[in-house]
Amino acid sequence: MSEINNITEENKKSLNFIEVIVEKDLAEGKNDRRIQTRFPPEPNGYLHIGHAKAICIDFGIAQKYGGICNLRFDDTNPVKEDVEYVDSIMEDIKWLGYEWGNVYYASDYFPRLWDFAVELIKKGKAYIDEQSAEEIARQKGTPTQAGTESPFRNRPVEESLSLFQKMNTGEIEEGKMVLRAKIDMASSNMHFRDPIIYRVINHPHHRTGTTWKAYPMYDFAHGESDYFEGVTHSICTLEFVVHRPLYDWFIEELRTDGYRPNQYEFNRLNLTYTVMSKRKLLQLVKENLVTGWDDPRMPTICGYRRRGYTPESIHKFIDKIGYTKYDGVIDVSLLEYAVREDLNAKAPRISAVLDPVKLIITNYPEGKVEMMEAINNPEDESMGSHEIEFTKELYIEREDFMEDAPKKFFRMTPGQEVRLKNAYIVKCTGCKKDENGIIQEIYAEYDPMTRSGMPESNRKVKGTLHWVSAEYNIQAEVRLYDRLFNVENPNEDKDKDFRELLNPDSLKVLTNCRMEKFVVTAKAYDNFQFQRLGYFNVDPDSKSGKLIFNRTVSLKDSWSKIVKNEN
RNA sequence: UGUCCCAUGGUGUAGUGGUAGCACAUCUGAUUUUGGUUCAGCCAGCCUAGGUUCGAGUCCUGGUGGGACAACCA
Repeated sequence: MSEINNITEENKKSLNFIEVIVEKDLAEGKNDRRIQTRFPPEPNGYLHIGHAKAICIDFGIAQKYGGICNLRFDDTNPVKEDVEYVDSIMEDIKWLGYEWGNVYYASDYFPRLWDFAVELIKKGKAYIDEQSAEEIARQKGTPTQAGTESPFRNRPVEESLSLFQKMNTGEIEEGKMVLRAKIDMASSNMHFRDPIIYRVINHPHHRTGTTWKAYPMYDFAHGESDYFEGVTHSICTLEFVVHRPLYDWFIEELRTDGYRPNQYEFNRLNLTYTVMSKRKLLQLVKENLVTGWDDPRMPTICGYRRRGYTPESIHKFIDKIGYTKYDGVIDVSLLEYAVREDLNAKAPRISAVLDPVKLIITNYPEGKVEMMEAINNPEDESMGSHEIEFTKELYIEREDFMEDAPKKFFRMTPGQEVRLKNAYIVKCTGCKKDENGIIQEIYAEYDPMTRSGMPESNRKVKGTLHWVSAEYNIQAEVRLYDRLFNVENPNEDKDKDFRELLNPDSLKVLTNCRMEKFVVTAKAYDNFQFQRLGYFNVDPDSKSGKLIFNRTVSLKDSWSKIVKNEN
C-alpha cells in the first residue's frame, strides 16, 4: 500500500483523468480495492498504433496499481473473425512488452449469455421480433424523433421463449428473427430503443464452430463479459460514451451482489498522414496495394516493427500524447520525434551511398588500401567501432557535389575543403562531365596530414561527407518507404476514395553501401530531392539483405531550404 | 429541431479558486568528424457573454464552435 502511495505522490502532477478515477476508487475502497482491466480486441484485423494507445492504458493501469489486465477477444461476430488475427494480436501485445493475466474469449460466455437472455425474456424484458431489418430500422425513429413499438413487442413470454430456442437450432433463417431487449422506444438515447441483443448467423465461428446459430451483439456481450471476469475499470474509446447507459442497464439486470464494472472513455488516437480505419487497412491488404499487414508503410504495430521502430519508441510516443476527452489530431512528427529520440541512442551508424558518383583522390597512391576506424555510435562509446577501407577511387553521393554552389553549400565544390568522414580532409579540384553535362567523375586532392586522429585533422571544415570505396563495398537493394498517404489528413473527405491519396510505390534503388547487420543510420536521399539523415532498418523478412529506408524518421531537410533561399 | 461528450500557443498536453507550465513543430545562435545529436534562446495560448468570489483557465448560466448517437458491426 505504501508503495502505491509513493507512486502516486511522485506522479501526482501527471496523472491522467483515468488514473485520477482509479485513485479515487482505491481511496474509497471501491470493489475491495481491487483493480482489474481488460484489453478487448475483436480478432478481425491486425493491431495498429491506435490500439497501442488502448493497450498502454489498459495494461498500464493494471501495472501501476497492482491489478491485472486480461486479454479478451470480443469474438461475437464469426463472419469477420479469424484465428490469424488472434495470433497476430497476441504477438503484437507481447512485442510491446505487456503480459496479460488470462486469455478469455467472449465466445466462452455464450452459454451464460444465453441463460441471461432467457432470464430477461422470462422477466418480460426481452422479446422475439420477426420483422425485417428494414422494418425495425424504420420503427427506430431518428435522434430527434421517437420510435414506434414493434407489433411483436407484447407477445407472450412463452412464445418468445420457444422462438428463441428455435433461433439457435438452424430452423430459423438469418434475418428472420431477432431477440430485442424491451426498454423504451421513445428514449432520447437511440441505444435504448429496444436494442437487438441476439441475431442468427449461419457462419462457422473460429472457435465454437457450428455449435451456435444465434450470436449476441456487442452491447449484450461486452459489459456482461466484464462482469463475469470481475473487471473493475472497463476502459474504451469515446464513441462508446452513448453506449454506457445501456452497458449499465444490462449490468443492473445481471448483477447479484455489490460488485459492478464501470466503463470509462478516452479519446481515440488520430494521426496526421495516417489512416487508422481497420476496414480501410483491410482493403489495402486485400487489394494488394501494400505487401501485407506488416508492410513498412502501414500504421500497424507489425508494420512499424518492420520499419525499425522499437517498442520503447511507441511507449514514449503514447506517454507524450496523454489521455483526454478532447477529439484532436496529433501531428505525426511527434511520433517521429519519439522514434528518433530512441533510435539516436541505440542505432549503430554506417555510411551508405544511394546515388553514387565517382570521386578520385588524384594524389593518393594507386592500389593503396588504408583501414579507417568508424565509431559505431557517437552517443554510446560502449558500442565500439568498425573498420572500413579507404582507396584512391571512392563513391560519394551525387548530390554531395555541386559545381556552382550557393554560399551555404558546405559540401564538395571546386576549391572548397571538406572532410571525408573517418578519413582525410580533401579539396576538390574539378570534375569531368559527359556531353549532356552529367557529372562523370569528381577529382580531389587529399592532405596526408589530416587523417582522422592526427593533429592536422582538427582543422575546421564545414562539411563532412559519407563515402564508400569503389573497390570494397557491398551492393544492396534499397527501398525508400515514404508515408503511406501524401496528404495531412486522409480521413478528411469521406466521399473521396482514400486509395487515391496513397503515395506512389516505394522507390527501389541499387546502391553501393557498406552496412552492419542491424539497425543503422546512414546518409541518404529520399525521392523528393531533400538531403536527409535517416535510419536504415534491415528488413528481417528479407534474406537478401534489403534495406528499408525509414523516411518518416528522417531528420530536418535543412538543405532543401538553403537551396530555396539562395535561389 | 433531441440526448450526450468536448473547448488552454500552429499541434498535443499540465494546471487543491491565487504568478498559465511542459513537449512537438517553426525560427535564431553556439557546439559538433553525421547539415544528426547536444546546448541556449525567440515566437505564440485559457472560444464568447454574463454571474458567484477579495480573486475564475478552474465553479454556475446562456451563447458559439467541434464531435458522437438512427449496423441483425465492434
